This record gives sequence, C-alpha cells and structure tokens, in this order.
Amino acid sequence: MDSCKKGTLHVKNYLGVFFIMTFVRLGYSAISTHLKNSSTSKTMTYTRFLQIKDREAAIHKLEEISNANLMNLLRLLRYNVANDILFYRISSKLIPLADHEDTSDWNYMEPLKDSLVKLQSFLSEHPNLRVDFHADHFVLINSPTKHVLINSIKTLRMHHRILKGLRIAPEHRCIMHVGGGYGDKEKALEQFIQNWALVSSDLQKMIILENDDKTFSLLDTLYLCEKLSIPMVFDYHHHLANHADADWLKQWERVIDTWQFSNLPIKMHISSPKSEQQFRAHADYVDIDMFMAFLNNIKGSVDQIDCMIEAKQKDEALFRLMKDLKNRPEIEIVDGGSFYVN
DNA sequence: CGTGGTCAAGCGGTA
DNA sequence: TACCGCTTGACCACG
Repeated sequence: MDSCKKGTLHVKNYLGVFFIMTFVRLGYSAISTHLKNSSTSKTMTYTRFLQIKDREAAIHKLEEISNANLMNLLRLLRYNVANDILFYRISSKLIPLADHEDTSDWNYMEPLKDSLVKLQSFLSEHPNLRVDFHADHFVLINSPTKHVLINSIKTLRMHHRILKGLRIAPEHRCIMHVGGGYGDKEKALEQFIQNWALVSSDLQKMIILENDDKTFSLLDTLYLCEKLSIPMVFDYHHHLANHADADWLKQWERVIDTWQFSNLPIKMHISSPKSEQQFRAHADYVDIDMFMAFLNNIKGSVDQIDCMIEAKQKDEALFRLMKDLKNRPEIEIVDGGSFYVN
C-alpha cells in the first residue's frame, strides 16, 4: 500500500507573505470508547486453553477469537474514517497465544485469510490511513537473556506477518521501547546494538524507537536511532518524566533527521500526567496548554506530523482535544481529526 | 448484573 | 534469592 507519503510543503499566501504551516493529524490506540462491543483484543489465556481437553477444539476457538478481533478491527477502521481519524494504532493482541511455545505447530495466519482480504480491501480504498503497532513491554531487543530475546523476535515476526497480511508496507510500522536498564544503562545500550545484529533486516526496518519514562531518555534513544538508522518517536510526557536535560527543543532537529529515509511522516506521542503524585500514569484527557506549548515550538519545522494520543479516554480524548483546538487562534481546523498550526 | 481477583509478560525495587 | 508492584484489557467466580 502506497500510503502516507510525505506531502509537499503546506504554504499559505497571506497578504503577500508566505508562511510555512505544519499539518497535524491526531490518532488514538486500539479501543474506541464510543463504538460498542468492538474489542480487538479478545483473548484466551493459556490456563483456559489447557482446560479445553480437545486440542483441535481449543485451536479452533483461538481462530474464532482472532477472526472476531479482525472483524472488529474493520469496524473500528470504518468508524475512524467516518470521523476523519486517519491515524490509528492496532492492538498487538489480535491473535491470542500466537507466540506461545505450546502452539508453535499452529499456522495462525491461514485461518485468517478471509478476514484479512476484507481488511486489505478497505485499506486499499483508504491509502491515506496510517496504521501501526506498539509492541508490548515484554518485547525486549536488549535483553541479556537468550529466551527473552528469542521470544521478542518471535513476537516481532508476528507483527510483521500481520502487516504483510494486511498488505501494508511493514517499514517503520512497529514502535517499541529500548528495553530494560539491567542496572547499567550504558551497558544496556551497547547490548541493544549487539542484539540488533541478531534481528533480521526485514524486522529491523519495521521498528521505530520511543524514549521511555524511567530509563532511556530522549538523548539515550537518539544515540541508538542515529547509530542504527532507526526513526525516533518523541514522547513528550515521557520526556517530562525522564530526562537528563529538560531542553528537548535542542534535540528536535536530530529527531526530525532520524525520519529522513522514511516514507512516513514523523510521529510523536502526546499524553498528560494523571496527577503530580502519579506523574507517569496517563490522564483521561490531553491537556490543551501542554499540547499547544509543544506545537508552538515545532510549527514550521516539519510539513506534517502525526500525533498519537495516549489518553485513557482514547477517541473521546481526541474529540475533546479537537474541540479545544478550535478556540486557538493559531489553529486552522481541516476536519474532525486534523488541522494546521500557523 | 456489578465487582474484585486472576491471567500473562518481564522489569524494578525492596527485604 | 524471593517476592511484590507495575501495566494492560479481558474474563471469571462470586455474591
């Protein structure tokens, strides 16, 4: 799918003066608070799996759940398009037990073919839709433990298979964190570089990295991204929670540069702290002042940026943010999910 | 029907 | 070394 090419510069003629504006799209992840019974993460735990005596029946149940998840994914994508939301993070729990050692003989993609064809068809009709994944926090490239690394690669392979199954070019579609600190951050960063060489190049190309809220800061993550040519996703909330130097703007050009070889627009994460006491936890909604402070700093630096909202109230947080943005003089609303910053 | 406990993963902190 | 908390959404047993 040839989607999300970087647009041309959005230049506006205003009283004979040219201003470069930044086009912003908002997105949300996995769940809609409005669309009822639309879970894409229905699951079966391994304990439940073992309780079903007939193994064939248990596998069949897994396939039913996976297909139901994919059909709800289609419903959600339709809902998103109807609401002008063209940026969406797909759940990593679409296929329960896909990577479990006890189901390694199960070809989980085969029974999903019909569902995948329906999704392919919808996605091909909407080439501007940007969808991606966020690997779970136990997917750890820099683990010093062999089986953790092997399981992580296995899980990344599943993400890659799903993207291929959806006929989406897998490049830069899967975000993840650097990993654990293991008591020595510098060593853990070098371990990432060591282990990176063990990851096949098609999986490498799928991955983008995000600064985290406890261990690997903007500077740490940039170090890896520049060294290994990985696009970096800046998480503003994580940066506030974890930094050696608070001044992120100094590094902004470097962040932009990590995307220079990508076909996708630069993206970032936006969320607000739940409270001063629970600073790292995500609030229900995004604080408009915090977001505007960010936008006013970066406007004009890129022609387009996609902002993933990580708020508890999901799509409702997106709608509320769009409503708040309407009152800001520097914002020019385009539709239900995108706007220009002047 | 609502709710607290359980599941799954691995890190991080404490004793 | 051993345990508990953290995180996430789903699901189950209980009342």
